[in-house]
Amino acid sequence: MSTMQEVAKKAGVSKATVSRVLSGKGYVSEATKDQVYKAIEEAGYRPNLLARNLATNKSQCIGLVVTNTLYNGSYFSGLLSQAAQKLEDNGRQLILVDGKHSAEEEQAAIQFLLDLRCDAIIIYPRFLTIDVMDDIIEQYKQPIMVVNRRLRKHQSHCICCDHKGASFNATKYLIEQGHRDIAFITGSLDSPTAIERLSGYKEALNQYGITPQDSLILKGKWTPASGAAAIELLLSNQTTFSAVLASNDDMAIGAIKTLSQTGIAVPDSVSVIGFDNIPTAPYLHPALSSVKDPVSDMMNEVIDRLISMLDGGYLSKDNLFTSNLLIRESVSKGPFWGK
Amino acid sequence: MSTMQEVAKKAGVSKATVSRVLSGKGYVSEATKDQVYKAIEEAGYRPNLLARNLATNKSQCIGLVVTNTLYNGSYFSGLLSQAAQKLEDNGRQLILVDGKHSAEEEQAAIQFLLDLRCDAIIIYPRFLTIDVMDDIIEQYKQPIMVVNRRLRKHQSHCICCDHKGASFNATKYLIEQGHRDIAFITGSLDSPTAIERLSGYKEALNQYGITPQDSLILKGKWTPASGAAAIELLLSNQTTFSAVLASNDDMAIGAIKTLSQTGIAVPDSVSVIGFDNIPTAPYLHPALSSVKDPVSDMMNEVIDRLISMLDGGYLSKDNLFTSNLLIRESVSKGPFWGK
DNA sequence: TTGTAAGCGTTATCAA
DNA sequence: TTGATAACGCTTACAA
Repeated sequence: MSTMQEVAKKAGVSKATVSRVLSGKGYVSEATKDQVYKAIEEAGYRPNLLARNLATNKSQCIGLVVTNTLYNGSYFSGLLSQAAQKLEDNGRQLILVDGKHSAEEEQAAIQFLLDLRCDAIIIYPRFLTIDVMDDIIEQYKQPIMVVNRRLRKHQSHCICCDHKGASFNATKYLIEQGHRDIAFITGSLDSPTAIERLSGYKEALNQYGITPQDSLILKGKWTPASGAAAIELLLSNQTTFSAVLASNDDMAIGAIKTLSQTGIAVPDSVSVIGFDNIPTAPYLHPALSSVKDPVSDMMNEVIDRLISMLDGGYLSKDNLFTSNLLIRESVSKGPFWGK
Repeated sequence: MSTMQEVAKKAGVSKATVSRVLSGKGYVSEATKDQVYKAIEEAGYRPNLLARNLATNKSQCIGLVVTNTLYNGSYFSGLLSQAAQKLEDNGRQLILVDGKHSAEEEQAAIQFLLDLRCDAIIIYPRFLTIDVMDDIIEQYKQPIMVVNRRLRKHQSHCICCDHKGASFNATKYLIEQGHRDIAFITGSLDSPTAIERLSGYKEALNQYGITPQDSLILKGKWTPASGAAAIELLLSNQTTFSAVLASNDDMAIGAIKTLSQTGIAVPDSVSVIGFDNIPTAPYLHPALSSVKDPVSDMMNEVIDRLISMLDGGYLSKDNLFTSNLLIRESVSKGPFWGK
């Protein structure tokens, strides 16, 4: 692969001039410009991004850390391409790094991106605690944004949404439909999102004078299989229920599958609602209703802020994000299908 | 961020020694090692990967080019995380770049990875023609592998599978079940995979003395919506059919949705088979049967070859891949569900 | 076992 | 309008 030096030689100019032509900065006569372009063409020259990044101390890359349990599924894929597109429109590249299955690995992923000298980092955390993230943000000068967690110290560096409220509303909706025995399938309980959704459910029940029943609260793991297992448990215990609220669509799908196989009509005998509203949701099962999760909105917001910060020059971190936590209220119920 | 120089100073040694400690190459006494480690700790030092990559002319990164229409969906996501994991187990990172919606953009994606000095590149092409790819492979010294296309010149640089045969077998299966009016929903016809699947269908019909009917061949676009539209067209034309073979699961799902809404029982009145066997397939619809697509096997194979090449040292490109095209015969039919 | 110094391919600051 | 030349932070002969 030819270097800038070779191009310079071919064009009969210096490296510096070639660099100027390429960057468009500084004055270069039209004549030499032409020569340089011709030389570039001839040499099949391509700039070495590593060298450029090293020299400029910029990479034009934004890192994203996500655990693969999240991006390995229909939930995250749309988000990903949307984020990548948005960044590219701004002349940047998205680098995705797997946060894997532990806080340590999530941290390692962040470190890797830092080591790569990414211009900024977006974290969609799964295991990392708020305190650790607050520390990390303090430690590095690269802007780091956290999605879907409420940080304590650096509130301007995070964006999250009201999972509890969304869950509350979904439960309320079911109650208003006349349901009183509403089963709830939780997500993995080491996830704040799962906790918030559970508490929204409980709060709604309480508010309507219904005592939450332990027997109606099933521990799931976000997977269709765990949703199916939850329903099986319910049935084998002969617990009465007329509605199911699952903490995500995947579990709702698993739940519906088991119900259908057992000959229980959805939604005629049992109503099922999930969360996240994954893109294929409308096709997944005619009886699945879902509460939208605004991750894609959040991601857009994060990228906007990041870009305006990076492009905006030397804004101080603390002043940049004047708006507070972005809370979105987002319960959009899909229709019950198939009647 | 502190540099190696600073660490060296702190430890009272030279940069070179620090480098040796870090890389584990060359002799360093235990005593100085300890000092260096202490200094690293104290300084909170982290190596600058850009600088290292520039110096070594290696990035430990493997690039993957995929069009977002592919990775934005349940089809590719599993594959992605699997590939990333496999590479990481080998101390490498996967960089995913969007091939977008045209041959030019796919080429640009490849260029970007080349410019980043990725150690190797994997292309899952959508628009790029075989000839262009053959040219590119010739042009660069980085190993470039192509998945799901049969190259002309550099057969050792590609891995593909027998879509036609799989489609043939699926059609044959339906015929053997007694179906004669089998509708076929194609994928986008600018895709070789779509063409191959269509020709497998036709060939099977011909072999069993059934003349392919134009009215039974519907043009789809890989999306659930286009699958649904295809069935609507069929119904509005009052074309007779007792089975549907859709060129991928997404379209099959769309097809099933329309059939169900119209009150046509699947699979009692109409059998539906899709392709690709996406992970959620078993949960998508009880009546969906699917033919497995071996992409994940192919991807594994590609990575294995790439790694063995990169690690193996100075093997010449031409001699490395002694095995020929990897053709996998892979028709694993799921059971018809729900009876 | 360690240090010196020459790269790696750019950018960017000065002079000219 | 251009050319030297010093960074950028690391690796790696080659010497010592």
